[in-house]
Amino acid sequence: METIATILHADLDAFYASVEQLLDPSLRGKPIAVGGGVVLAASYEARAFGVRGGMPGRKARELCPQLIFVGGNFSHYQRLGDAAIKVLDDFTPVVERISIDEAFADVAGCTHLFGSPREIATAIRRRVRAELGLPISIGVARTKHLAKIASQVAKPDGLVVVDPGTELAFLHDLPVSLMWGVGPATKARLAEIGVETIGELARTHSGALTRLLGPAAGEKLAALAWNRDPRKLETRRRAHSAGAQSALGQKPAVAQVIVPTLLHLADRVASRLRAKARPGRTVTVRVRFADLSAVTRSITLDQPISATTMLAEIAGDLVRGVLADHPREKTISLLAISVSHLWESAELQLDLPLGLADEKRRPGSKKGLARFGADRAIDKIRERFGKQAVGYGTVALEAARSVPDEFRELAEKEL
DNA sequence: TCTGGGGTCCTAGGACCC
DNA sequence: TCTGGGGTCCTAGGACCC
Repeated sequence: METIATILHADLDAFYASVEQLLDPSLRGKPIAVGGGVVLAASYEARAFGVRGGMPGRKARELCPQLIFVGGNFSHYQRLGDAAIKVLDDFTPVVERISIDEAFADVAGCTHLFGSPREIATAIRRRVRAELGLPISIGVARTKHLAKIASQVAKPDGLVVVDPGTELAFLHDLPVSLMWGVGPATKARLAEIGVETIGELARTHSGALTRLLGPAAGEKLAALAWNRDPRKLETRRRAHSAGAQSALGQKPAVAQVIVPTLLHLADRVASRLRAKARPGRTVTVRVRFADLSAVTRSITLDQPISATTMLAEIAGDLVRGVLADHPREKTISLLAISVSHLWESAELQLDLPLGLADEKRRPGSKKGLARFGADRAIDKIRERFGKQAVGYGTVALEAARSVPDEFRELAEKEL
């Protein structure tokens, strides 16, 4: 049976940094970092000095004294990321977007219109460069996993097509760290048994792999190492959870810190849930202590919720439980709230019932309806006047936020 | 010198039901 | 009554990805 490689993985190169260099030509060819306290993205010129995303700004400056920090034109990131995906959409409806700057596309159904996968990939790269001014790398292969690896190999600004006959020859010389699912921990474990390339992984006895990584991960990695990847593109998948977190520096674990922070986080999460009518049943909190160790607590309710104050109260109960179990911890460095088990209802706007869930959970409380009304009022004002128009203003989050809200929103997944 | 923020998936043990 | 097996849900933690 003859098969050809039709899966494309397209990935914009150093995306935020490239956008900044596009908008300000004086930055081109120079080492730049988007962000300030934390490096959100680094240009290739900066990466040559070892600067990486997620790195503290101070460390980045040490590595690269001439590094230029730029503020971040967040609305342009969203616009240009969307525009690049739209170019893919012009060729095929089978597009799975992974993030703001990355997507898979299957062109099996459109080669009769636009030519071979290689020709389509070339055309996509040319259009993104000509119309948007951005470099984009593309990998083409028979499987998602291999296409993704090919695009990594193609960077920066390249195209790599892996023909079916050459798959294992291409794959087996590469380091295991390029594989999807192999991070620092797995890489270190594999190194313990002398496995550093994908080929060495492929030749490793499955029993040894299972002992090392567990049955699921072991079998999955073994399959990927032989380019057996059964995953199809998923064009429309819904989010399974929504959350928000806030790094606090080093703060005392007291109500004056915890309550307003949780209210702020609950507001961020619950307003998103309400906007898409996707309340959720499971509430999870995460508390990180001074030494960066972290603990989670969760509870699954009978009814889904999306009311801000209800969520904040449940989160508060959970956090108090964590602190009660760790009485020696007096300082916290991060709080997070996440809601999962999201309601799958296709309804666009439920008018009432979400507030009523509160009543069910806490019989006798008469606050459910009133809270629902308050949420609705805030949502409506924000719809008309913007997010900053109204909120939980008592939130004394002087927290000079290390990451601007606009950046948070870019990372949010569509619910 | 202690890395931000938004997500997904897997594991393992316990509860509970059939 | 005791024992075994399978399935599902919940919780906590870990690893990973962008």
